Amino acid sequence: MRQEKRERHTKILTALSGASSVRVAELARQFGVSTETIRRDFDELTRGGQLSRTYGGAVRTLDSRHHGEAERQSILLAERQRIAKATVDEVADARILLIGCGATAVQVARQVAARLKDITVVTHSFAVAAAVGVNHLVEVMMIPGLYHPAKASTTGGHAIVFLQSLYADYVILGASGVTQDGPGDSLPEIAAVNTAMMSRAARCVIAADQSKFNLSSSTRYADWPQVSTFVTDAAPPAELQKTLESNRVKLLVA
Amino acid sequence: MRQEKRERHTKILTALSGASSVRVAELARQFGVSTETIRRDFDELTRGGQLSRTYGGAVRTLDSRHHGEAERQSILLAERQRIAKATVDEVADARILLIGCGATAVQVARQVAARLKDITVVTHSFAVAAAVGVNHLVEVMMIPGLYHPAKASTTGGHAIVFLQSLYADYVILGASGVTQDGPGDSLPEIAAVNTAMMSRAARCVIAADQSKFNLSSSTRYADWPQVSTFVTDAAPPAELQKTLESNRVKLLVA
DNA sequence: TGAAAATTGTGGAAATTCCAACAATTGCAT
DNA sequence: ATGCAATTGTTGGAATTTCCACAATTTTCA
Repeated sequence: MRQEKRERHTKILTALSGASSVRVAELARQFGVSTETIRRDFDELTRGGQLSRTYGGAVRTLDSRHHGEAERQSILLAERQRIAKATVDEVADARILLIGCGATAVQVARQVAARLKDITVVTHSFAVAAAVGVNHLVEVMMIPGLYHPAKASTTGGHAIVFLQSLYADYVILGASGVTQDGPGDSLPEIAAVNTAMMSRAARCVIAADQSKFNLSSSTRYADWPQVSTFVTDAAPPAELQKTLESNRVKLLVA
Repeated sequence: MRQEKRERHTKILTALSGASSVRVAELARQFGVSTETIRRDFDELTRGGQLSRTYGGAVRTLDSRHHGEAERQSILLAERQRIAKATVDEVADARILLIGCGATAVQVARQVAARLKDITVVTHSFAVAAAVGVNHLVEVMMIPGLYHPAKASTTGGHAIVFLQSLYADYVILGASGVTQDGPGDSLPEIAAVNTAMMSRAARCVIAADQSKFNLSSSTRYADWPQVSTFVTDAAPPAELQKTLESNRVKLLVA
């Protein structure tokens, strides 16, 4: 049965929520499958961003709930905040704002909550909704869809259909990789929603820190001609910068 | 020098806060010491409870504070869990399940994630979505709408319109008050969504602990004839029990 | 200073994991 | 039914880790 693989996957995740790490050999014995199968399961779940491998096993990827993540992100927190401020400056005249998901998007959401009012924010990210929600002068609209655990956001057909029926002044999106071809996300489901968002907004702002430069291990969700502004925290590589210019993308280095 | 060991220990912990796992060989190379030394460092830090070993490396021990937080959410946790278990028993044959918001609903969501599969859960609560989302065999559909900060859930016209277009086998709702007139919620926006949910499900299960009995400071969102089952943790007052009987509401005391 | 204690390095055998290629099996569609 | 694609098992060799005993070095303190 094809179902068995998915069952194993959830069992792995379940085991991982009860222990800080699991081992290939242990799970293979426990599930009655070969170690290679577990190894392959790990590969898939790694691609999905749900766990990360160790030698001989795997550990849960730290989601936002975990303390360590906050610490890890705090390394880039200052950069993200600078990026977020510049981004919000750029869209300060918006009345309807689409915001994607990701750590940078959350910082943008915080800035929006702190500085804007009389505005409607539409998002598919739980974290963004919660961050903007603290300001009662900002209306937050949640996009429907299938819940995506790795990113705590909604995806899929419902999300895309919902987006078709609305208009926004700006869309602000993060990226897990930015190449000369365009910005991308590691998860195809998220990339699809991003694409749909872009089609509904008059202008598009991409916000990503320098660590994303030339990271292509991701699904591209837009081409540069569709992007109005790219906000980052350091000068991009020459070729990328050239591509931006030739596509008339406004570059903001915060 | 004795200092070097402690330095290494802090460096190990630092490295561990920047990555989800570290490897013996890697650290040995990085610190310029033998792998045995790193191994012994790991042993000590493990005894101190600061990390836990994996084959070939180590990971940070999960912060028990985080787990405790959700548990500490209420003294009524045990009761809520009993109620949740009985509730899930009641809807175990469902293929599409609507779940409302609130602390009890979250416990139900946990039970669903732990025990059911091949099912679709539709909800407007962030917490419920996150709780069910850990099980990848359960599809979680998020309802759109205006974000309601107090309950971390969606409300309003978009939510209600969205609900009109779907069908569910069961709807499970909490309540902030349960009177002879019916279950109610303290927030009108939530009550409206609850009402809409009820109209789309074949059967309705209300789950509420005894502290909600005869609490009428709320907006009633349903009449008893619409309710199939009422799950609670103690025998309700005589009059309420009588009302349930006369409306053929199945009473479950967990 | 000198000896005990703590710390670290070394070396080799045993156990474990990884990887890649290939075979067997299962589910699904034409 | 037949063929294709996806999933899983198997195998063997290379690479890595572990474990243990013992030696070398440094620290402590009497």
